[in-house]
Amino acid sequence: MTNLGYALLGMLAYEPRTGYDLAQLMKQQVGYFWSAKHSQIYPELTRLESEGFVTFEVIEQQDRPHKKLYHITSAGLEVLRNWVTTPAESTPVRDELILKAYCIWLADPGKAIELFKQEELRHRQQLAQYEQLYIWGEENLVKEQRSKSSPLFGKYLSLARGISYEREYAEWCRWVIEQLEKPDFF
Amino acid sequence: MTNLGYALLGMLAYEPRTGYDLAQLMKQQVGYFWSAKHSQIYPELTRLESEGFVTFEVIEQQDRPHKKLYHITSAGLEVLRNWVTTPAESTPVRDELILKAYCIWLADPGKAIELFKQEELRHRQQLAQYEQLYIWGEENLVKEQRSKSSPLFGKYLSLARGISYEREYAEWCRWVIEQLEKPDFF
DNA sequence: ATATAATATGTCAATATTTTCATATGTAAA
DNA sequence: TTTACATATGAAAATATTGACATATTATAT
Repeated sequence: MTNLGYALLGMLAYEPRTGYDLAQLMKQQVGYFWSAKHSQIYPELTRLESEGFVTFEVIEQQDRPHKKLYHITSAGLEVLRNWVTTPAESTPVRDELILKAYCIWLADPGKAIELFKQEELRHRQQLAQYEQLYIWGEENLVKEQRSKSSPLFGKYLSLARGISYEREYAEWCRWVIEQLEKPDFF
Repeated sequence: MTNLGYALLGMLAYEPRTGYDLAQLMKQQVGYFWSAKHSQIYPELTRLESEGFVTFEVIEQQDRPHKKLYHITSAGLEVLRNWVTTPAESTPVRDELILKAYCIWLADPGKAIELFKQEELRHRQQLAQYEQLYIWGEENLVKEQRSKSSPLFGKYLSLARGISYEREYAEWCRWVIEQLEKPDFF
């Protein structure tokens, strides 16, 4: 099993979804911890199906093209459950903006400030979006007595990380801008 | 030019290094923003050399095998400088631990606590290492009047991010453990 | 003596991931 | 009316990345 496979199973464990849904989810709601393009997702779903970890039903629609709704099977739940608490290998990080920060001494400070202002905005917007999702999720988790076996519990934990990640990132951008605005001697 | 190419040029802009040095650096000091294995680094250096962005000199050693010390060229500095302030495409994130958190509702809370305790430790250790590097770097940057065109400036900015990233990560792990230790009803 | 680790560079096969092309439906905008 | 966009799935080519194999030197530990 690949990490992408576990990621898809993890999302399908919440509720049945189509390949398109999964791709959208990765672009929006879970992008802070996993992402993949549709061209990688569709073949992976086919593979998961051939191994019996998911099944699908074709849904005909009037307005739109037909779709394949994927469900996780008990075999899929089983492998997912086994994987969840095994030690994670730290996935390598590649962050272009921090690499740019590392090289910023070569750049014109004015242009650098522009770059980091754009990035700060991007992360603040993402932060606001995650905060909305979080508020909604927390209310519902309380209704379920904060059960650790409720699917909402996983969303709650990971979303909390998405929020603190985006906040930390935005604040670092702001701090970088401050450093760039300071005069060399002070 | 690839992102890996820029990463290598960025590191070589600080000082000449061997492929081995660059691989070590990615494993340790710059791992929070870029990483690559030696099997990817050596061919990329060859490519950079063929395009005139780096040159190398062979250094014979008594104790150890010979090595190739790579230097960035003025052409290399030029492309790097142009790239630094162009908008960054957000590099996709893939974080296995957060994915596991997302699926944690399927797991035994006791096992989950173990997992997050290990991860918290890992990030606290990395944090301590980065903090040491930061203290050293900051002292030296002050000596250079906090010049924004000093190579230390880039290290300072990026290392600050490494530190806040690891701290935020460790604190999230701690918070997750607290959530897992809470009784379902309270 | 022998094994292991660190230094040092490289190739090659296997995976993982992205980009591009292809197709189809219906809606909204220019 | 043609263009763009959102929904929906898929194949194929091109890149990026990892893991395994290969080799050589010296120091250190067993």
